[in-house]
Amino acid sequence: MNFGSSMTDIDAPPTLDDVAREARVSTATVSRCINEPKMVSAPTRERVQAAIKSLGYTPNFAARSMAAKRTFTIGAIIPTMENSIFARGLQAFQEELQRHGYTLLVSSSAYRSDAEEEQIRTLVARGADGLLLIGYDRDPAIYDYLARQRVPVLVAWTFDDNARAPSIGFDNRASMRALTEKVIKMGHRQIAMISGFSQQNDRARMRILGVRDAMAANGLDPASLDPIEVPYDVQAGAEAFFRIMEQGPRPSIVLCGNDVIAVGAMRGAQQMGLSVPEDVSITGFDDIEIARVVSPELTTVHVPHRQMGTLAAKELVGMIEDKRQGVSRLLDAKIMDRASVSSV
Amino acid sequence: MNFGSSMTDIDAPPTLDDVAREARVSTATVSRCINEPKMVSAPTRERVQAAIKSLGYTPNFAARSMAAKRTFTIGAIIPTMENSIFARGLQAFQEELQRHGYTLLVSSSAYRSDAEEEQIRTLVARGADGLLLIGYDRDPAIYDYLARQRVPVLVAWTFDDNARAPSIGFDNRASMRALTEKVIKMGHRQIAMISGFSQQNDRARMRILGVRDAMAANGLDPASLDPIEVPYDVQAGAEAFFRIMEQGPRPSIVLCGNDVIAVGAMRGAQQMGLSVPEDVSITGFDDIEIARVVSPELTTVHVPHRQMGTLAAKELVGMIEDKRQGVSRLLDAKIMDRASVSSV
DNA sequence: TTGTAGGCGTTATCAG
DNA sequence: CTGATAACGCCTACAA
Repeated sequence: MNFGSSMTDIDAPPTLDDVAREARVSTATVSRCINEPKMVSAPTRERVQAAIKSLGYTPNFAARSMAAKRTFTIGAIIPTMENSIFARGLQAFQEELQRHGYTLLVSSSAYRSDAEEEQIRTLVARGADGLLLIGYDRDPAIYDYLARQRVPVLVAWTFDDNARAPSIGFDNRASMRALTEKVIKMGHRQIAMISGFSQQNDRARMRILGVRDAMAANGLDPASLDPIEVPYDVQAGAEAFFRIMEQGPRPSIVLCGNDVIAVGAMRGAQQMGLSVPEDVSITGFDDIEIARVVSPELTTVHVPHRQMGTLAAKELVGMIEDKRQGVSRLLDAKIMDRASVSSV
Repeated sequence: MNFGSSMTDIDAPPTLDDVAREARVSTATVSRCINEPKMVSAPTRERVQAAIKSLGYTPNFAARSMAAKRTFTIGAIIPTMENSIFARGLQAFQEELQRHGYTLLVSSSAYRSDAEEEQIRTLVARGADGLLLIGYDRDPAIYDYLARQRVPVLVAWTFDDNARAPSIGFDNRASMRALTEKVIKMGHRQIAMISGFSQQNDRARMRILGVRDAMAANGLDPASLDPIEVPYDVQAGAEAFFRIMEQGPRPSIVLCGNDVIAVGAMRGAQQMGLSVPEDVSITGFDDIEIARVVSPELTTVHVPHRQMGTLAAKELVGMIEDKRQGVSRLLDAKIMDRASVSSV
């Protein structure tokens, strides 16, 4: 019984108008049925819903956001998708967002601040209702721009109460300091470090400072620490490890800026025939899955990925819907004492 | 010299109108400057560009896509972001897209087909110019919907010339068959398998069939293979490995549906005090970074992640811009012979 | 080369 | 509770 259908036109997605005509009501009523169902009487509502279903109608997003000046979209820019550093947190972020009716748009900047800036503008132009950014190191002009555009921004993976935007994160510096103090107490005094690039990356910078804090507090010379900075990938970690072990006095421990680098260092050690932790201890940071997959399992700092993601989503949604300043929140990062470090 | 500025209004992002007024031209001219610069004379173009810069103008995305019926946005739905299975390919996809002026929207379905369906509708409603999907197993009604909406779709991570959508990928079945034949030639005849869930997942299903193909071709009974199906995560891989080793005759090799499971199996072996590959061989699939980080390094099937991503982007953009059917393309996946398999 | 004006699909205000 | 109708910001024939 398909012929004789009253389809208005050949093609093109159905619009509000089509639904209104089919249900014999005005477009306003259809719109209400979708957005404020309780403002419509039951009988008409049913008629409209039937029409919607029979036409296979889906609201046009662009039109909707233009009229409502809301997109129910939140943008997130992460430094990388290549490894899973941000994946778990982002997953939780997105799940919580969805619970509130928001959609997440993700893009990755490949740790390049110019790319990040461009992506911020793109997301804003797309009408993102709010933005999640990683770390607070970026051109102040960007914060100005965002403020002018009145786009709420939340920073994660770091914590700084005085920054231009509220943050949900942990204390990179204190965490790294705690880890370092622990290994110093275990007897390590020859300390080397492989860090991510610290420019435009407060997390990396703070972790270096944390190591120095611990050294200074324990009678070691913080200036003697000369971190090698490398990209966050396994290969780079391995190469940096070679360099460290081949030049000058060998350290008893190599602290790494994150787990990916640490895993690289472990591979490097293995390739050099060094065993971990007997010949050299190694630590990471983040506690991503890979940390428990290598052997020996990696001693590292556990970052509360999911909690951070969930709280960030809640806070950002709150900022958007209540039009209020966000409030920063400091989460705990705890040391995971595993097998890649031994006493000396 | 900031006071006395001629800002029209207190606030609100500047619009085309504002720019036009500032540059003393019509809105049409401003629009052209942005979209078809060569249609505008040099002097006016400069005036307009100056106005754009001084006002900090960014085109409003919703308005633009509503008027142009194009969004320059492409949606991709991947099964998971939690591990890096799809990350490298997606990164390449996005880089190539960017080169063509498109923005990528990613969402993850958590391997749930209902979630995927909802996300497809969301992306379409948002006006995605095209879609990238992983694998071809899904409700035919979805393909109908997409066809009706005239949204170009490309499938990746698999290859099937007869499917409802063109695909850029590799042959999961043949690859797994090749791997299996290889280990059979090395003497393995007691074969076990840990697979991902094969329902609604053609990749997983084809990999199982590939194993059976090889068995049948080499005088082994394909029906004797009884794959355990588990979620794609390390823990699940380890548990499945326990089950396999504890019940019935021990296999000499455990073929895994992907690297994540394989790494789980390796952990399981380690926890049982079994050494790989001396006591049991293990293989993976995908060749993600983790495969070379575990020890022994994992024998696996290398998937051409980046190539697949790049080609998929090119093809999809072509489909969109030339309004043509896409053409499928079969890529090579090659066996990476590493240390987790030994002859028996 | 540039300007005019209609329309894209919704939402929201204001009457009825 | 429901219906007109004016925005929303931009693109694109069509005209000049």
